[in-house]
This record gives sequence, C-alpha cells and structure tokens, in this order.
Amino acid sequence: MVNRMVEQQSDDLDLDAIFQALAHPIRRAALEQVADGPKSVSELAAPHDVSLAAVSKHLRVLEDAGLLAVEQDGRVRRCHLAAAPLSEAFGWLTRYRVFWEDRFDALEDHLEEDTP
Amino acid sequence: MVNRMVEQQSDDLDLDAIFQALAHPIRRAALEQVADGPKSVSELAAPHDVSLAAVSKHLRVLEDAGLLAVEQDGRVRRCHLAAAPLSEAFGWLTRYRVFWEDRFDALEDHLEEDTP
DNA sequence: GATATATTAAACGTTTTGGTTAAATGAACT
DNA sequence: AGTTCATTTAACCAAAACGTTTAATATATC
Repeated sequence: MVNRMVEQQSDDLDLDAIFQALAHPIRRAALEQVADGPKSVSELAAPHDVSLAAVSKHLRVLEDAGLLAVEQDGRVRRCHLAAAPLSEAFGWLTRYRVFWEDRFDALEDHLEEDTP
Repeated sequence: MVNRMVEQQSDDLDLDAIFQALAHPIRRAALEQVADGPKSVSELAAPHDVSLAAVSKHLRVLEDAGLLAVEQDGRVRRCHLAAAPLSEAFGWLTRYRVFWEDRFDALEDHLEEDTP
C-alpha cells in the first residue's frame, strides 16, 4: 500500500515531465523527426521558425524527460529517440481508453477492474 | 496533402492543450476522480492540499482542453469526465508504440508504414 | 595557427502557470 | 429577509516557460 503510493508518486514526477515535454509542438515535432532516425541539433532546428538556441532548449526538455538520448559525435550531437518513457504516458491514458471507445462496456470494465 | 497539414495543425492546438492539461498531478488526479463518476468541485478539491480556488483553476484548464464537462446542478457544479480528447493524445502516442515494444520490428513497421 | 562550424551558456524580457487571500455571486435553507 | 454553502473572480506574487541576442566552448578544416 505504502509501496504503491511511493511508486505512484515517482511515476507522477515522470508523468509531469513527460506530458509537459509533449505539450509543445516543436518538441513533438522533434520526436517525430528523430523517429525517422538520429538527427543533429541543427537538423532538428531547421524546420522550425525559432532560433537554434530555442530549439536547443526544447531538446534539453526532451532529454530531461528521458525522451531523447544524445550522443556526442565530434562536434555534432546525434539525437535519437528514447521512446520507453512514452509507454508510461501511454499506460496512463490506457486506463481511460474504455471511456471513449465503448461507453457502456466502459463502466462495467471499470467497476470490475476496481473491485477484484 | 494540404488537408493533412491543416488537420495536423488544428490537432496540434488540441494536443498542446491536452498534454498541457495532463502535465499536472492535481489535474490528472481530478480526471481519475471523475472517472469514478461525476464529482462536485469541492469533492474534487478535498484530497488535494491546495485552496479551492486553485483547484477551480485546474478544473478550468481541464475544461478548456475538453477533458471535463461541467453541468450546473443547483449551486453545485457536477464535473464529469469527457474522455474523447484523450483519444487524440493516445493516437499520437500510438505511433511510437512500436519503438518501445519491439525495437527490431519497430524499424520495419515504421519504414513500411511510411512508404506505402 | 587561424577560421569556420555546431552547439550551449548567459543575460535578458515577456507571458504563462500555479498558488495565495479576500471579495463577489448565486442558489438553498430557516 | 438574512444566512449559509458552493464556486468563481480579482488582485496579487513567485516561479517557470519560451523566446531573443550576444558570448563562449569545443571540434573540424584550411
């Protein structure tokens, strides 16, 4: 019980950072870009109409959320997708899936699930 | 093609608001609370260690993101879950599912998917 | 060694976020 | 009518987010 609360709390911290990271279009775009393969910071910045420094900061947010893995390669930083934390966000959302998929089954499922 | 870009842009606005709404523990908790059935503002505020006014603002954020539907019932506001927009966030995440589920299949699937 | 390139750091300004307390609104109860 | 209850609004504050421009840093290249 205590265990569960502690676990939830740390998950919360993760989820805060993850959802926050996903809440900006440039950062979501960056994730889409690296999903096509590793990209340098400049490559990631190119499509966006903000300064390179701004993009650099966005990438830091993604990195801090654990969504972007960066590897130094000479003077270039190769950014690649680290998707694992997304599964946490996905997992959180999954609990609500029944609520938009089938409204009637949803209630049943939920009640059963919560009273084992 | 143009259609897709326009669509994506409006989705972006939604996703910004949705992910932003999910990025705070009190707001996520509120959604969990209303998932158990409609709740008044006071009921939603009770478990949290902030003022009622603060919770009221959080609920407004959820409402603006379309995640909370509020219905006036006398002097009480009945808040109930509006899960539909969550499917948008879910949909966005789904594209990355393969990246954390099976790393090798992921690349294949992705490449196939992107080059029909 | 000098210079160009890639990226971050610093300093700064504006807007948004998240919280507070106190007052306002509006429905319900006596 | 007056009071209590549920909730929001207003005014305010501190911190964070997001952007800029101008250093600084470190690696390539000539």
